Amino acid sequence: MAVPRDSAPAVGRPPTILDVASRAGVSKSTVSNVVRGMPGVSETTRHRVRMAIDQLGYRPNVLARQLVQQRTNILGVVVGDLANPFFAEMAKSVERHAAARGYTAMFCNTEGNSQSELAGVETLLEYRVAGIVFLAFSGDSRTMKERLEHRVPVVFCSCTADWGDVVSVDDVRGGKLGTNHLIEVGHRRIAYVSIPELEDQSDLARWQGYCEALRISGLGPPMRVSWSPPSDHAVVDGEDRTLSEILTGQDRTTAVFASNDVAAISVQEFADRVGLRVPEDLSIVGFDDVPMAGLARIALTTLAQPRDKLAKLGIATIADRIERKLKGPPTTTLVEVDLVARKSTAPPSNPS
Amino acid sequence: MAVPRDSAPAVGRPPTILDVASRAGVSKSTVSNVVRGMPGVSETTRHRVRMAIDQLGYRPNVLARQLVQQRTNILGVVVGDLANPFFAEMAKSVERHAAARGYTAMFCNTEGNSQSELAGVETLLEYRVAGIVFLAFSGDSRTMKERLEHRVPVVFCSCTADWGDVVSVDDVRGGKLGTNHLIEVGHRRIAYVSIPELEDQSDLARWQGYCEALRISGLGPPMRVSWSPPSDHAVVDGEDRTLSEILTGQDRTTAVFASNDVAAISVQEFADRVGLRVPEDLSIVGFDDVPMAGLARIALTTLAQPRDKLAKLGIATIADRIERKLKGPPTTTLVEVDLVARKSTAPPSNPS
DNA sequence: ATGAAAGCGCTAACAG
DNA sequence: CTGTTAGCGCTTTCAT
Repeated sequence: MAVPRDSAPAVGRPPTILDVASRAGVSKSTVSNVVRGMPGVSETTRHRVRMAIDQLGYRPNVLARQLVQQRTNILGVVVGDLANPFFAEMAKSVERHAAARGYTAMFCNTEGNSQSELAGVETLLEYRVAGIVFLAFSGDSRTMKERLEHRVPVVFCSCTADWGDVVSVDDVRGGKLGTNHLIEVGHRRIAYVSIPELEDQSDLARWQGYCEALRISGLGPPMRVSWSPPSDHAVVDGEDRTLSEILTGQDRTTAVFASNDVAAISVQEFADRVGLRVPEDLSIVGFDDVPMAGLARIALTTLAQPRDKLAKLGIATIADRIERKLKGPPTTTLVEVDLVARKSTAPPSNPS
Repeated sequence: MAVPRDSAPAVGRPPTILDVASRAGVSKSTVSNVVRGMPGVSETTRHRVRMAIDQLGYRPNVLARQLVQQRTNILGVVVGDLANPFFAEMAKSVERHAAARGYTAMFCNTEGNSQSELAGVETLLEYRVAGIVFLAFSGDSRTMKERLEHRVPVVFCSCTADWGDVVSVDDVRGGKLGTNHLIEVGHRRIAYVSIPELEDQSDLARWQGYCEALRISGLGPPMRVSWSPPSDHAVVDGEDRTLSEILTGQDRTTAVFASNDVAAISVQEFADRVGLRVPEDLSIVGFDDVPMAGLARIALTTLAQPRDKLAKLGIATIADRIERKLKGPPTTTLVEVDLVARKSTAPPSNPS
């Protein structure tokens, strides 16, 4: 038995296809054929190769494979903020569905910052990812579009843009549903509050839905407050205000529609700290229905997004696009968004 | 009729170094030198190459680069469960610190299942990752060790094993601290509860600390309950029991040390649903100090792990190992773990 | 049924 | 200073 030179894998470079070939006494093409399960290899040879493979602990070098194939199985995933449970769940689902379709996910957390969003995408591009999944898209749409359009398939999943496939809920509708719920239980002064981390297209669409619902019900001017938790500081229509004053002052708003659950829970926390009772003194509705929202102690009324469905459809869409099963102009797939009424909303105690 | 836009993949392949070279009228080595910022390229040439690069939108193909360099800048990150806020935060920190040291993170979520843990690691190996960061290690230590030891640098970050560098808190100490806190406020019957998702080495170490604290204080036999939320079902010492009975029956336990915050919050939720008051009827301490634990409505007493510090040291360790700045046998770096007393713990209402 | 050979896009000597 | 050359590990015709 000729012992190959590199038979001790204890240390050093991983075995290559050549190591396997020489150990099995065949050519590397044959090894390649076995590895890829191609037909036309005799049973005996196939077996010998298999032996060599696991004696050496050989694994094909994906980089080399993908270099020659001129395409990778890597899917870039742009996540807004992993610390936001909604994104964390989405990331998890996306990874699972990607794996199920043979893709490896490469995440890139953007800290909600369009600077690092761009940088992250550049990195993904350098890895020649087969496609990019945006789970949040806050950045400069122009630059990003220029950089990506017609270069690599892109899907916006639970976010949106007009230059790629999108799979998301109807945020405008969600905004209306939430606002209407508040109106129906009796609120007249309802504020829309967003926090710095999320002021993207989805946020805008939700805000639109909110405005429309207000208008249809003939309710006063919409009010958009950009709040920076945990401080008291907020800005309304470019004007500095404090959240406390908004929630307790003259003509106080009795209800808040937050742009997402994290914001909603922050508002709730704020209320708890300043002694405002929820829902007696303040009703809150969020967006996303993160797991936490369902806890008895939080009991947040919110708009549920079907996370797993979004992820599944998102991956299906981009995979089809990559594999050319889907051609033509960008598609839009909307999935349902449902109001989940819990305990953070109730009629106002002293209706205006 | 609008002209249909085509979002299909790039019309042409991405430009290669050769495209740049010919456009700039130089050789590809020169382009390479410019791209890598090597000295010894005249200002004029450098400029011409730069022009060509951004006219073409050229980005080096990392796969090709890493293939020839025989090493990647990819760091594999094995995450237990991204839906657990502790891991989500860690993942985020790890990614940031990795990027700061020039590495790209490739995550792999294991669903707490050692089957997919192994599969995930195989994938990472196929990508020839420069190193692997375990944020959780629940799998079959034997197989994993055999597969990885001496093949690729490994760091266990906020988890542990004896065959790689580890950066973590002293879980045994944490277990003691938490248990002692409970004992000090007056509890005598304290249970340790873990949920299926986390029964790894860290869990074991925390359990040990718990046992030791109990022993030192001369308190009754330790009690390990494996609970499957949200059901009532639990198993104690291989015996089927119900959580309600454990918390309300004869000789009920008045306090619970949960293996982590997610478990602790689940216990709290369970208590809320069955009408047990926390902390009056039941004290709870968790482990990790996830952001949620600090909410006024949760107010969980817990053991804080310095997440960012763990991530930073973890990355520093593996990067040093990869770059051969660190040699020799595996190192262990322990960082502080602190008790954060909040409102989920108090003296028992009717001491036994 | 198997092997030989030509690259994939890039880096890294080594020449000129 | 710039170009030439030889691969990295693999897939993929095309011969044998």
